[in-house]
Amino acid sequence: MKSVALRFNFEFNRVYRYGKFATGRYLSVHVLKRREGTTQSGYKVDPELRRTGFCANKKELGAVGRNRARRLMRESYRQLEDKLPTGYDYVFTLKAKGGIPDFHELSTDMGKCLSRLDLIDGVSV
RNA sequence: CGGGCAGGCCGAGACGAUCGCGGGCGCCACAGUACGAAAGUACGGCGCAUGAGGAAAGUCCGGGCUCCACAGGACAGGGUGCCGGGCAGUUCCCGGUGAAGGCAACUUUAAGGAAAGUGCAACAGAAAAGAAAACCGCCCGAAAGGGUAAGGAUGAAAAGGCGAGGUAAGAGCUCACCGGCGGUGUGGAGACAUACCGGCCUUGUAAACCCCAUCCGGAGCAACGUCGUGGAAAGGCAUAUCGUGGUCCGCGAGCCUUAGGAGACGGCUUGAACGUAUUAGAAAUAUUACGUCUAGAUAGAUGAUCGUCACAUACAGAACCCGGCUUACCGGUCUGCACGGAAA
RNA sequence: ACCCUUGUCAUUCAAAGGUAGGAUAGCUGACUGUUAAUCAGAUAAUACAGGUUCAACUCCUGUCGAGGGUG
Repeated sequence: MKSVALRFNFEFNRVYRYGKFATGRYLSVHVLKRREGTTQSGYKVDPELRRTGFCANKKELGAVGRNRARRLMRESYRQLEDKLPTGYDYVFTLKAKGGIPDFHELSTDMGKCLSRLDLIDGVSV
């Protein structure tokens, strides 16, 4: 087990406020390196863990569209997961203007964003 | 054949391969982590079957379930409103009656009471509600004035309609028919239908107040129940122990209880369930028999790639659970009916 | 997921069954050497769809949108 989901609003806010971000054509990525001893529900978070959150705007997409967006982003993340460093919190947000993109376009877009943040080698994507 | 009417069924397009996700069951402890001497257990590994809808939606009704409140009655407030049946129950469903629309099939219908009472009916119009009223008209009259509701004019609506008699002119003033009201008879379970008789009969609005009949306690799974570490809260115990201190009080630590914020677990899926047959019924529906188990997540599980077929793929995602209603929707398909045309 | 409130000119408030009305902003004209202020004028709205009524912003029903609350 390498990844676990972000749960609470303050965790997302922490990533948005203190983390770095990059914006692509279809999505934006926020990343924060967790400090030592970060807790979740009273328990210490394993520093070898990656934590992720996948977001979509409720005003632009219905429940079906949001599920679709999360699935596409989760699948893209799954293929890139082993190359990403551990101990970080990631938040991916889909920009739904103009509809939900194709999987391949979304996947390459995610790779570009992550390489721009120097978290991944841009060559392999 | 054409354009219609009504009803039913299906609907993440289907199949295969590789990787991946949720809960369930079985096996494993071989690999990794933790506790263990080990066995084993948790996170795990492997395998198997399984995994969103007809509307899951809107939250408009009705329930189940949970907590709170509760002697009994009345008022207030709110819902419903033709008749009969169905249902756990309903603002639902089925059948019927009346009314409106359509050539028809058929559709729509909050459809009790206006003679219990109150209100309102703008503008226009003589008059908008006590059988009241006279602007034009008609008649009588020299005039003043009177008679008159047929006709005109106003209006959404003008005091039953229409024809004949009658008259100075007219008028239910009289009569036939029609409409309405009341009574009686007949048919029907009833709403009602129909026949006869009667007197001559004051509009609309109750989705205005109201009257009559009938029903209704409140909140909602973020309900509610159990547990609740570190740190923080309240009360008590004991100073027997430790720290501070020469000693006591005190303070801190300690022990117990309460409460319970974060959080965890339960509630969480077998139910007025579904399928097939049978019997009763005009139908909704009900009875009986057999069979089936069919998501339970907790930031929220169905995706990606490739191949073949089809190529148009809509609306759209369970969140405590059911029964209805309403709304959104690419299409496919089946059944029945009426009208028009053609042919026989 | 559940519960509640609300919808009228571009903005902000009225009208509560009978001609949708102000104020601000914008437009046109007048006044002025010019602008402001002032005066006059026109434009502009009942979220949408049905129903009740002679007549609906108002009453009833259903959609759509906006806002808020509950861990």
